[in-house]
Amino acid sequence: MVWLNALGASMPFLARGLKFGQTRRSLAPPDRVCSPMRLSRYFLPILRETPKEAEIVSHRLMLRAGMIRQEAAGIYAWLPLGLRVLQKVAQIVREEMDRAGAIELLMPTLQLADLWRETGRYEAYGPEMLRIKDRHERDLLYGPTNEDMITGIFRAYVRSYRELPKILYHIQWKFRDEQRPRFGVMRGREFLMKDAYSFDVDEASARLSYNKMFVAYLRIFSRMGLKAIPMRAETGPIGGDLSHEFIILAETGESAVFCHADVLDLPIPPENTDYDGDLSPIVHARTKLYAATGDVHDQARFERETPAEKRIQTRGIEVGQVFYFGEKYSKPMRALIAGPDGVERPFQGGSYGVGVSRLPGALIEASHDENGIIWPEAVAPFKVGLANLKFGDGTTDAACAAIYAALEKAGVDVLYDDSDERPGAKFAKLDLIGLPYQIIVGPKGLASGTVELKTRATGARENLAAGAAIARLAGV
RNA sequence: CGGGGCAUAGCGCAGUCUGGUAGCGCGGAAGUUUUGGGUACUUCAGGUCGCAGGUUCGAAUCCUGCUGCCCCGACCA
Repeated sequence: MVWLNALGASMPFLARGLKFGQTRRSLAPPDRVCSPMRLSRYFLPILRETPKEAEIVSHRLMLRAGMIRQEAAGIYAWLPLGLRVLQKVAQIVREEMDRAGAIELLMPTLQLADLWRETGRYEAYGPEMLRIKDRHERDLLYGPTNEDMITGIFRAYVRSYRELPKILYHIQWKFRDEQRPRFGVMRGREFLMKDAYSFDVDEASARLSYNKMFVAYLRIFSRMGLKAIPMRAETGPIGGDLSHEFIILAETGESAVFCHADVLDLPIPPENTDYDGDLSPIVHARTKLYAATGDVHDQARFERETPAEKRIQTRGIEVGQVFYFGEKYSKPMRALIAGPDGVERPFQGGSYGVGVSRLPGALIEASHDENGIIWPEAVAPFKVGLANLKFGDGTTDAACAAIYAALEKAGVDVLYDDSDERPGAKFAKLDLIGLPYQIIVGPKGLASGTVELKTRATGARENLAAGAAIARLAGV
């Protein structure tokens, strides 16, 4: 870590923006804490017209806002603005996984088929698996998931119950050769996913791990400004009650959902939640009320357990799933753990996924209007857009430059539109890309000593002195 | 994987039926104009008409094959 400290010392701007709760390791993938940008130097290909292939609103807006570009069916390049959002989403997931005690690693995208033959999944998996041969004619595959590989890693090193429990996770690209990719990044073939895997010595312990992930998921989606509801899901051959899909409600969602209205208003576990304590009350409060997706929905039970005025029937988007699968992989792969009694048994496993690259799309489905995207602050690519309504005018240029510098100094991510476009075009563009705040600087306002601060979500505008606007944005 | 459709300039489209020297809007460049919600005008640049065969004096247009993409359904994070 010496080199990292040296780097931090020689590059003070890296450390400057560190806020409470951010560790140095969180600098790892998105190594920016604040990086303001001038539009004239940025790469933001806004589309005025909608490409015809985009049917749903999030796909349309992501293309128009220059966030993504399709390279093939279900395969996208993430352009700078989109990448910022993707990284913010990933970072929230990372922080909450770490908080819950999970350990990050990184497994490769390509896997040897032999691993999958051990569990019988190489044959069982259909054409959705992308199969590749290398120059030695060895069978490889582009991983659609990593249970087999993580089990292989785990069994190579861990033999004793004393090293359990453990939860390992990574955030990596996956590939599933969907018959019909659609909805932009919401159902791509290539997708970025956080998948965690828990290792426990018995079922009781596995349930504790399950609860940790369950609670972490509540926090993850809440931090992104989403109301994600855990819903009962198919548990497969294992049975039991330990599988939930996390669904956000959106009219345009892919699946029908049914739930008790009160699940929407349950409190989110706080940041200082003790993950080693008893989490079952939190989980129980969520799971005792009816909530199910269409495929496991039981109308009679729904009506029995939920008063008519509390019944919600709408549509939703799955953004995560938690699943306990016991010995499904550890048994065939002989990943054995010696218990306190000296007897070796397969570990009890679970897996926990979050659709990272799907979330930007889901977030837009949940938060937009006729003018464009409305980003929740936690995942916004920039916090504020600064519009110079008369670029080239000495007074407005100077005012904008001063505001830009002040925001940068305060650690506020700002995108400065320093183009010479007309005001209307700038307003439309800022509304489209959905930054939470806009500072609008023009000659008229400056004549009376004010700039305009607009809140994207509400449309509220306020005229105030530049210093006051900066203070507002630099505050909480 | 069943059903339907599309492929012409960076994007959105017309032209295909009825074969004859490839067009419109937006966007881009230059300029004039305008200046608080996508300003108006002038000029310019930009296309192997998805690919490969075939028919024909001549193919974006007709025929055959292929590829890519989209929509509905089944399936899925």
